[in-house]
Formats: sequence, C-alpha cells, structure tokens
Amino acid sequence: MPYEKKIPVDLDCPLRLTMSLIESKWKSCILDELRSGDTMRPSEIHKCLPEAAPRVLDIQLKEMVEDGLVAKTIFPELPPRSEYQITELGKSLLPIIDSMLQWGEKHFDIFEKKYGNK
Amino acid sequence: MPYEKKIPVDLDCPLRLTMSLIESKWKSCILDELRSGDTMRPSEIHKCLPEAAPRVLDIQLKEMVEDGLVAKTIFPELPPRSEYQITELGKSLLPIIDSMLQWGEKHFDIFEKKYGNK
DNA sequence: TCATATACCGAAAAATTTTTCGGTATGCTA
DNA sequence: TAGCATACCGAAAAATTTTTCGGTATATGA
Repeated sequence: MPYEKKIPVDLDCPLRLTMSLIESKWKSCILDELRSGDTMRPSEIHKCLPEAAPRVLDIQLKEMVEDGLVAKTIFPELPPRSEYQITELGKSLLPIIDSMLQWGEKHFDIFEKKYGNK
Repeated sequence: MPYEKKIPVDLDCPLRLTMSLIESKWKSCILDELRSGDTMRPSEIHKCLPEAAPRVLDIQLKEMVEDGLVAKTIFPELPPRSEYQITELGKSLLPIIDSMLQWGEKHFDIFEKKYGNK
C-alpha cells in the first residue's frame, strides 16, 4: 500500500480510540471546515487550509472516509470532480471540536506569552 | 537538547493549539489518570499505563509540566521521590477528555467491528 | 555483596507522519 | 498548441515521535 497507517485506530481504550480518529495534524480542522454540513470540493478544502500540504489532506480525507467521519461523492466527469460532506458520525464529534476550539480561544494568551513570537 | 519538540505548541489556530497540547500518544491518558486531583508518583503512573514506554511518559509529563497542565513536586530524598498533580489549567481540559471518553465508549463497537481483532 | 527499586537523562534506533516531487488523464482557455 | 485546473496516486525525503538501551545515584532487603 502506498501510504497507510500501521494500526487504523487505537482500540486499546475508548479515549485513545477517539484521539486516534482526530489527532492527525489536520483532521480536526477538516471536521471544523465541514461542520456546516455543506459539501466541499477538495480544492476548496485546500484553499481553506493553505498551510496543509495538499497531499496530507488527500491522505487524511481518505482515512476519514474510511473511518466513516466523512462521505465522499465522486462524479464521473472530466476534469474530475468530487465532494466531501461530514457524516452523522462525524457530526457527533463536533461538540468535542467545539470545546477544544473554545478552550483554545480562552487560553490562547497564556501560550502566546509563553511560546509566542520567537 | 536531548529530546525536544520543534514547536512546543501550535499557535496557528485555537483548535490546533488545544490539539497540540494533548495529541501526543499518552497525554490524554495521563490527564485521565490524574483527574481526581490526587498526587501520583511516576512509578504509579507507569503502572497504570503499562503499554506506554516509561521514557515517553517521562518526556510527556515533562512537557505537560512545562505547558502548565501538571505540577511536579520533587522531594530531595534518596532514593528519589517526586509527585505529579493536575493543575487548574489541566483540570479545565477534563470536560474535553470526558467527552472523548464518552464518545469512544458510545461508538466503540463500530470500530471494533471495522478494525478489531486480527 | 548482590539485586532491586527509585526518578530521570542522553543517545541512538525504530516507527510513524508529513512534506515534496513527479506523474495520470482530460477539458478549457489563450 | 501550450498552459492551467481538476483530483488523485506512488515514491522518496524530511521531520517528528516513540521505543529501546544504557547510565547516574543511593537506600533497602536477601
């Protein structure tokens, strides 16, 4: 296989399971982008997360589809077109994403001061 | 430096900030272990997380102390003794840990079926 | 005396993830 | 016709994290 995780998800404990689904660098951001429920094309997602290497987004989107967090529709056209949309399972993670977002906003200044502008 | 993260935390966005504080393999579990507020000695933590290599726990505990999630008390004795305790900042992450734990419990069977027992 | 336990560190190896680069195929526009 | 965009893939390089191993120091128990 081209690129594949050794262990798809961590079944050792429920906490590690949830973490393993979202801990890759951009997965939580992808869920956040898709939160509205609207479909997004890959190129849009890339535009919204310009710091992410396009290849990682491909890989992580693929894993999220495999994990059932995101659904993919491929249109058999040329040039190719496809769309991604958050699933119900993916939506059920949004409260977690929200609370992390809020926590980060609330405590941002602590870490800004501590680690910020090098 | 012996072992050090390139970038301590991710200040690009609040969501990535929160993720970067807990996404290392065992940090969320460490917070979960320390949740009661009682102090724990390193050897206890190691016993509670036997699958983690002791060295990673050392490293990750040290980072969590640096990040302010955990407090450390060193007793100047021999043989050495030290204690770790969750801080208020660390406690403020517990609702997130809780919701991940609950999510994992609720959806465990999906992933068990999908990826489980090889 | 020898083994064990304690807490931690450094170095190097191994594993994993992320990034970079190049390639596929085709339609549109200049 | 040339260049660009689209969506994706493979391979390899780079970066990062995790693991393994060995070492520090001293007290206790066999």
